[in-house]
Amino acid sequence: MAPQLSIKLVVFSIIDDKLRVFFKDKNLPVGFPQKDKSLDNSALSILQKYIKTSILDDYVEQLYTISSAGGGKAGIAVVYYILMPGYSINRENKSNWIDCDNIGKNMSEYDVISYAVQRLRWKVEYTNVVYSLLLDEFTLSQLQKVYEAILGRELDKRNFRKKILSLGLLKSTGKKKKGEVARPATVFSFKSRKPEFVKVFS
Amino acid sequence: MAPQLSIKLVVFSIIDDKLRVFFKDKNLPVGFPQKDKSLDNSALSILQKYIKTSILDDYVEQLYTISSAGGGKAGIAVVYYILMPGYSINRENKSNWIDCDNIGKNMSEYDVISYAVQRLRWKVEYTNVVYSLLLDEFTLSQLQKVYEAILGRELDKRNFRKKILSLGLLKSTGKKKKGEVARPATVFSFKSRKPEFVKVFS
DNA sequence: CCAAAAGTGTTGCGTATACACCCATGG
DNA sequence: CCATGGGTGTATACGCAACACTTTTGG
Repeated sequence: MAPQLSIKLVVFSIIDDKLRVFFKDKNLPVGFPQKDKSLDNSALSILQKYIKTSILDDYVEQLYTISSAGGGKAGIAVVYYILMPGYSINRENKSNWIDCDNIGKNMSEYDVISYAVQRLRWKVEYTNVVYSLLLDEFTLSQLQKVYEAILGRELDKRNFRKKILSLGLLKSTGKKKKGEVARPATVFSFKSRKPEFVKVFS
Repeated sequence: MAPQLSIKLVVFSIIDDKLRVFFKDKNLPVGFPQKDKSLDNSALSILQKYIKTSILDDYVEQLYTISSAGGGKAGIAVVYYILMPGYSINRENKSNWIDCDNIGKNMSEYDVISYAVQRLRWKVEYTNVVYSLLLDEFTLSQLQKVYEAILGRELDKRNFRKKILSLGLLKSTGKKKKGEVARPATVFSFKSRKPEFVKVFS
């Protein structure tokens, strides 16, 4: 009897300036590999079953494969983590998104999520994949808040702008974000939305 | 029909100051998960089938799981990489250990090995797991050569010693390594041989 | 005494950090 | 005119890289 192989997803997004993970009925999304698809594509189609989104620009990466020698039959799960922009999510489903800071050690899947957060932190410090948590256009303050939510600490505005702009990853769209009771902010976008290695923070 | 799940190993060691990978009959070691064992332990027992070693202090980490939609039946392989000290290896089997610099793009498993080398580089830069490539006791020059073999570049002796000693990972054994026609070197060992995060190199 | 590897300090440079005020807009 | 968030510059500290000579040993 071959062990049952499943796919499990840790889906991250930034909503209301918090790093959140998607749960469905208190569980992470789970599914099975499909014969005619690669593992990565199977993960994507499981994602689509759980979360309706208009945008298909999410970042998908394997975390690891775990043999959960749990209760009944031996099971093996390939765990993925996925990044998607918060603004592309239906507001009605917001209660499914749990703030990572509120996931206690006694919650199921605590270990998996902690590890995923750790990997995510590393990823945003050493690559440009934050783009996958933002829509095409954004202000520097929005970008800074994304970093702060992931890293779990505040950043100095001036140093942040200096650093980010010096990396040359962004381009100004020329637009200004009006409509707020404040000075309008310059709107930026990423020059490239493909993963690259870049040292962003120490 | 559930897909067949296999385990594949990329075993690294430093022999003659070169980073090398173990091959058996031009293939990487392969095996299958065992029902009564975790994946990690299955990987370890496959390792023992291929390589007889007196020491069981190797570093084992999952690389990733790949669905090789290759020729016949769909197969899924969990790939591990393993680090073991060069001096614990039988000299007779040296021809099974291929210098990583000599693995061409057309060789089978080139992609897997490249990725494993990349992960290994990261790992030695940001953790203390080099210990797994060395025996308990070693000189600073030996340690430096291990780093040089993995990183693929030469390091300045003075800067290396300053950096490594400042990290506080090592302790002097008080011994001197005599027997060479040169000034005797201080013998060091790691304070801890458990994985920790430490920024070693930039 | 010679060859071989061990051991040892200083300086310059670039990057990271800390820090406070003025600006443009909508209400 | 006031509240809100956008935008800007400088001084200091720290870590990294470059670099050459003396010491100890075995043969």
